[in-house]
Formats: sequence, structure tokens, C-alpha cells
Amino acid sequence: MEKTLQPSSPHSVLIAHCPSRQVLDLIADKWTAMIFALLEQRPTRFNEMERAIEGISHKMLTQTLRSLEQRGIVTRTITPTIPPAVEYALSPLGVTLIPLMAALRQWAEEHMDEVEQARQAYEEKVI
Amino acid sequence: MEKTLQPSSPHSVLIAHCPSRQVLDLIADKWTAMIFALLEQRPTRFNEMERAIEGISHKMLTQTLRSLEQRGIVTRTITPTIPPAVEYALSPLGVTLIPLMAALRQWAEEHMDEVEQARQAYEEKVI
DNA sequence: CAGTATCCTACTGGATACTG
DNA sequence: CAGTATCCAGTAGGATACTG
Repeated sequence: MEKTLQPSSPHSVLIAHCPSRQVLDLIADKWTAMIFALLEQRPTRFNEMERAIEGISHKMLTQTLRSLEQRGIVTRTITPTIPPAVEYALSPLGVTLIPLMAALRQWAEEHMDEVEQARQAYEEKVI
Repeated sequence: MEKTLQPSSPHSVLIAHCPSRQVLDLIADKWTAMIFALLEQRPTRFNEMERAIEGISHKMLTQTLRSLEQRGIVTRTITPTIPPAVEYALSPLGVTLIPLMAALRQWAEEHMDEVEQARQAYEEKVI
């Protein structure tokens, strides 16, 4: 025998596109989770969201909402009064994300303290 | 009565820190999901991961692994042979993320085509 | 009210070269 | 083998000003 010791089986495929990666691209930017947290409660208008989300800039709110609309996660409804009223809400597709976001929240509540402990333990090891 | 029409109740709190946001900070960077997909199968060595993940740079693999180690998601085990062998694996905390990543994958498989359709519908509306 | 448009900075991440 | 160090381009996102 030329090889007596077999290496572990190679990972059979190159990992190029990960399905979970695609979902993360949808929801993992800086503001989407917070926008989602609002819309999960009820439809909300632009300026109200801007007031409710601490630190968000005008530009990023527009940009993130437009992106979510493009991807079918939120709907945008214009009431052509003067001044116009624009209401954002979760689309049916957006609603299917609710359990996922809930799972993220739950993991955070159960485990983020462990992450924090690990961070501190690592610090001490390095210093 | 001074107000006959009540506005919707204001969102009671400013949204500043979203728990789901914190988890996303852990797992949503460019490479973590793919690294996770490997380590979920079995512990893997540095160079093997570099070969398995298409397009990752040397620097980003080091950097992402170091970050995951700091946060307690992966463990790093050095066998001091020459040359040294370094094996990465999911920590117990990392293992608790498996169902979450699975949920992300499942949502992707069930709904990413709807996202794609929405994107195309939006294009046509704009043009 | 609900947006665009522009400018500008800081960070992310790729390429490349060197090391125990 | 498994890193670190440096340099550099592209982009994300904040501040600000203007508009239907």
C-alpha cells in the first residue's frame, strides 16, 4: 500500500454560493433588522420610522427601504394627499421572515452573554 | 373633544440596539456562512478551508477565523509538529448556531425565487 | 411629508510579499 | 503549514442641501 494513513475525506465541493449567505444579504445590513422590528408591529410611515430608529440617516432609511421594496420584503403605499403620506408594511413574503427574525432574537437572548464572556476570556489570554 | 381622530400609537421605544442585529454581526460577514458550512461537517485545517472556499483570500480566512475564535464560535487547536497543524472546529457555542443556520438555508430554499421574481417585477415597473 | 443629489470619510477586503 | 504585514482600490454610509 502506498498510503497507510488516509487523510480525512476532502470536502467534496467548492463552496461558492451558500444559501444562508443569500438570506443574510437580504437582512444583515446595518438597518434592516431595526426597520423590520418596527414593521413587524404595524405599518409605519417614513418620518415616524426616522424618529423611531436612533441614529439612522435620512439617506440610509430611503436606501434600505427601497432595497427591501425591490426584493419584495416590504410594500410601499402612497396616499396622494398634500403633503403625500407614504406607508411601509411587511409584504406576505416579508411576513415569512418573522419566525426567522424571532429565532435570531431568541439565540441572542440565550447566548450573547456567552459571546461576551468569550471575548473577555480572549482578551485576558492575549494580554 | 379636541382630537376626534387618534393617530396610531407611537412606537413606544427608540430602537437603538436590536438583539437580532447582534447575532447578524456575528454571522453575516462575507465569509462566515461558508466557513460555518464546512465546520458543520467536520473540523478542518486552515489550508484545506482555503482550498474549499472559492474566492476567499488568505487574509480574510485568517481574519474571519480569528474573529470567530474571539467570539467563542470556533476553537483553534494547534498540534506543534513541524510544520504545525492547526485545526478549526465548532465550539459548543458554535454548535448552538447550527439550527439557526439551517433555518436560514431553509428560508432561502423556500423563498429566494420569490425574491428574484420581485426583483424582476421591480425592474419592469421602473423601465 | 417624503423624498433626491452631492460630497466626503472611514472601513472592508483583495493582492502581494515576508516569516517561524 | 499557517500565518503576519503592508499597500491600495472600492464601497458603505454620514452630513448637508435641495425639491415636488
